[in-house]
Amino acid sequence: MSISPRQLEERKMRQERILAGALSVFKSKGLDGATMDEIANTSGFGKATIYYYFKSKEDVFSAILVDGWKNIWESLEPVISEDSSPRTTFVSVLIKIAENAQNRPGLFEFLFDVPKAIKLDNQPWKEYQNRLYAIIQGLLDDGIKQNEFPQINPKLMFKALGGLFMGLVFMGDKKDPVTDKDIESLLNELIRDPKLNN
Amino acid sequence: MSISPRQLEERKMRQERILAGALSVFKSKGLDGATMDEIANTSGFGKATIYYYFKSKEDVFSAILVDGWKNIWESLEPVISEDSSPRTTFVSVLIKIAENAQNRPGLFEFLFDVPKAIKLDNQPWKEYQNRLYAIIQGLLDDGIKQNEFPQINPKLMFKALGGLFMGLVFMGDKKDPVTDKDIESLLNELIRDPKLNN
DNA sequence: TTACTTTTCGACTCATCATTCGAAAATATA
DNA sequence: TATATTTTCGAATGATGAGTCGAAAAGTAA
Repeated sequence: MSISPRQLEERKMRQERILAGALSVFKSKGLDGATMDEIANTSGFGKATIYYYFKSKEDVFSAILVDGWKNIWESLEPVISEDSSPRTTFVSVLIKIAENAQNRPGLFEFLFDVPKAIKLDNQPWKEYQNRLYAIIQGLLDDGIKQNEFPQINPKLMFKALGGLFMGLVFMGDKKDPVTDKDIESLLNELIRDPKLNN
Repeated sequence: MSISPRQLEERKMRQERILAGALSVFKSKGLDGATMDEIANTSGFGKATIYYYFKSKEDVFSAILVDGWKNIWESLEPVISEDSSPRTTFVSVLIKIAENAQNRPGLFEFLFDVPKAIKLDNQPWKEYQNRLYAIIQGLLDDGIKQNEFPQINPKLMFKALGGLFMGLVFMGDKKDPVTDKDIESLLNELIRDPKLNN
């Protein structure tokens, strides 16, 4: 007999506890500023115990991001494989991401914002990130071709909508979360569908 | 006799040389990743010499940002005090910033992008940054009130335009710089002036 | 209870810098 | 030229913090 299912589960819970503590430390201090001692204290373990569960500080950092992106991606897949017009799918994707972000606000801000400044050899989460960006860019490309969006350089459109979307999602206070309708109406207000002329 | 004007000027040039070297190091390694040794080598001085001109690594970092923002601000002031409609002034401000960015691309990307992740006690450049953001936000507020922009939450508009603008400016390759017309036409295409109905 | 595995941890090691020192070179001044 | 000031720098200093060690506690199984 080696390891019972319960043991495995407990182990995973401890890992998650560590990651939660680490997230809060990373968010306030950054990757370099965070110390393993502080992560250990915050998550309620001794320093050496952290190393029992993770190989290195960077490993902890990585795990947070990979975990987070994996979740996003799983919730996104059904929406993407839906077979609708680019603009419709686009809106659904944004709404789905916003939902995710609402569930774990601290995490998602981190996911999208923080890792820009980071210099690591392995950035396994980048793969998810790039895949998502590629999808969105593709939807914009197609949407513009099909005249569902204004005729603008798609890459620019991407940047603009990126800023807009981040603003929308991370601005929504906890009390006043962003609704599906918010996203849809904002997008329709700001980025007109040329085929409708209201 | 203490210090001749030429001496002062040379001193300033040496400081600038250091800042230029430091910028390139900070850009590739970040504030924490950069070492004084590397900054010294890159800028062609001995390490101790850097300390002759600057109090600390953070001081070097700060100086880069304060310098940069001071320049932006000086070039911006005349445009802002111009007395035109919010939308017009808004466009002029963006154009002026884009011009600045074109002159020293490396610097401006740093100015707008990097310091988000930084944790320093004194962030004197923040004052400039906030002043600029306040101006822009004010222009948007007024523009929306005067119905020169779509009726959208001004803070959201700010975020969206922020993303758009960054994309525009920092995307423009050196070969194919962004022109005034680019900015103006893009803005007019994407963000309609409700008073014109084309 | 006893033997075995998993988990926990504080103290230690070791490398990496930021910063300082003190002396020398270069330059200015008389 | 002789003296004073400014500039330069490599070598020490000291702090910090990532990662390791070895032992003990806690849990499991018989």
